[in-house]
Amino acid sequence: MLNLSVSTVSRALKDHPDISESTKQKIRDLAAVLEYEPNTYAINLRTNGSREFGVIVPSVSNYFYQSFISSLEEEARLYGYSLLILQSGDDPLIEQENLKRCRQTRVAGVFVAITSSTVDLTSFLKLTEIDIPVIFFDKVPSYEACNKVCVGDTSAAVLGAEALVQKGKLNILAVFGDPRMSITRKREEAFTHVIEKAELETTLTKAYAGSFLEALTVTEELLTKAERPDAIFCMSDEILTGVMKCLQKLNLKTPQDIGVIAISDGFIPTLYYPEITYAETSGTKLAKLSFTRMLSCLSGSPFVQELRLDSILVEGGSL
Amino acid sequence: MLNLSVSTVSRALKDHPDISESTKQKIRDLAAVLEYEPNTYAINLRTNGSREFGVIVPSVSNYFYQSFISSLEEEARLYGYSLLILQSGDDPLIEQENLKRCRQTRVAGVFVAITSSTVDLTSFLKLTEIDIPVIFFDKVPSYEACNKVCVGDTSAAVLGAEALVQKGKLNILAVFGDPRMSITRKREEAFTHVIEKAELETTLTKAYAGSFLEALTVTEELLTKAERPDAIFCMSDEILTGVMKCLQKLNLKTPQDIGVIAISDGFIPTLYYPEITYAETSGTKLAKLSFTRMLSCLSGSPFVQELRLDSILVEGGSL
DNA sequence: AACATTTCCGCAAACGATTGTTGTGGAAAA
DNA sequence: TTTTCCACAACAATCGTTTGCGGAAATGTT
Repeated sequence: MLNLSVSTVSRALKDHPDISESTKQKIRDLAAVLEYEPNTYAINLRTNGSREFGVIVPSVSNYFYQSFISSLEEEARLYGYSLLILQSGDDPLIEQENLKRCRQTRVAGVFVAITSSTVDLTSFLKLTEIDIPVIFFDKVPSYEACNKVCVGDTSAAVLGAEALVQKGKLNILAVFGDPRMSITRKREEAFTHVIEKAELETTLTKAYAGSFLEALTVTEELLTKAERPDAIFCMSDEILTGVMKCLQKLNLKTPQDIGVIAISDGFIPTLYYPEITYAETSGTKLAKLSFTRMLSCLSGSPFVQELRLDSILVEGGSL
Repeated sequence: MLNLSVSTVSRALKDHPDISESTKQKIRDLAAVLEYEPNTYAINLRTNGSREFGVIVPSVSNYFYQSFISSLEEEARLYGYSLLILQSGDDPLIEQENLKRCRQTRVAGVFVAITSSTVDLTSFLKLTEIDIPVIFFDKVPSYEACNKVCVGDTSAAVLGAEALVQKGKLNILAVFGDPRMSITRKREEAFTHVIEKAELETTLTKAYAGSFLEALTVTEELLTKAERPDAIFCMSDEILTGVMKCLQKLNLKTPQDIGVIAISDGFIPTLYYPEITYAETSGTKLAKLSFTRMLSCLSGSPFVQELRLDSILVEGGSL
């Protein structure tokens, strides 16, 4: 319409010095009128990159990933990125498919919380090789040479244990998650260590629950026995909800009848009265940290590192 | 490497009859060895379309959208689509930005739950014009000519009210959400209508709460007065959590001291003992319905329609 | 007036995949 | 021997944008 070549238009729209101001203005005006919008497909093809990140989680309807994704999206938006959400359903096969999808889609980078049974990391590493940074978060593999960002499992468990010791709780029930997960082992180890180091006459009962329901039943079983514990430690939000339902069922009040402390993102604890005391593992903070790490990977930082987020104790009234 | 042209390779990989079987096999083999993967950017450019849907919600960390997104992702995956998640933060300006992003990214379609203050629909309609279907879900505009999929607000509220009437509750406290939202008005209207139509000597107290916290305080205020209600109706999960926390605080038991019924997606009610009776508004079902609608839009169905999901009553033990 | 230097813009070649058209052998039919 | 036909594969254009290079006109310099 202006009798100008495509290249001139392209340059004008990018404010290239080669184009005269008058031409630029004409082009800009017409572009506005025509509501011109550059074709992202073509740009992607030419630049061989997109403004999208892949996010692979076991499930988005999870206490923790929800807040992680929410924060990550906000952060990404500020930098002009979007999030491609993929769920693995905690199935390594689907996880592989999703990873493939990320490769095909050629996302700018991938954030992933692996499934509890992921063992083969080769396809993750393959992504890194073709310059797609992979940031593992929360559920991270034990393999060394990869970027990991996770909450301080040790730190949180230690905080929880110390709070219990300090309150003088001597008969403690600790409910952990699936014992096959490394996160469970780490938290259990740290927790146990602190309790033992205190050198008190503490009775520590450990239980494991793979689900909300299991947490409920296993807790009920242990609480109806003689010698009721005077405090319960819950490794996660999922466990906490199970335990709390059990307490309601048995009509036990916190903190009078029994103390409760958890490791949590912070939402679930506020649902109860009094609010549950918890060691915070913030999805929000983790998201910000992960994003920062991703940006530095994209800008070429070759350093592979493991970042840990220290947790803090948030006092409710349940202990 | 095989001394073959690009076009031959392309055809071979698509099993085109023009290519001899021997050549095809050689190409397939080499492709496998080289781990060839077609460039999605180029395909998108050529076909002028992508296998991604945009999803715009006020926030992913919401009781309802969480399960919606989770189901939608599963459904999308089966059809080879992915989800681009965008949050509006309940801000119409950011919603516009996100919409623009969808246009630029040229997604195959958009699912959107509008903010409570969205009034201008022109940019949504503009998407439809350029053949990007827009499916409004849950929070839908009142404008007629668009595709809407939502839970039956009326249906759910009616179910709740009927259950209360049937249980012989005569002093009812109904807690609703922000009165400015159309969803609140619809539910309130339907609920009130059923109660009044029953022609009993029912005392109906209505309260409004814009947040979890407000629900807690307003309920507490009303419950500590003389003539305590014998049942509480909660319009949403958010209200329910506030009300339940209040009941814990006042040490009131359900159903002995007071009955509780809610409209909910179904997750929150299971956290309590006994589980809360609720009229279901399933995010999962809504997602499946929305996706089906999207598919038919993509296959060219020009029909614009409003779909409503009837809800069912799920009996807990709280009434 | 002759030459040097800007200024401004177009040409063409990428990016990778697809597809209508064309070309080239060889075998079968005339 | 010549013609016809088929099987197979290459050519070239296309999607929309970017960018190195070159060229023409305008301006500046002796």
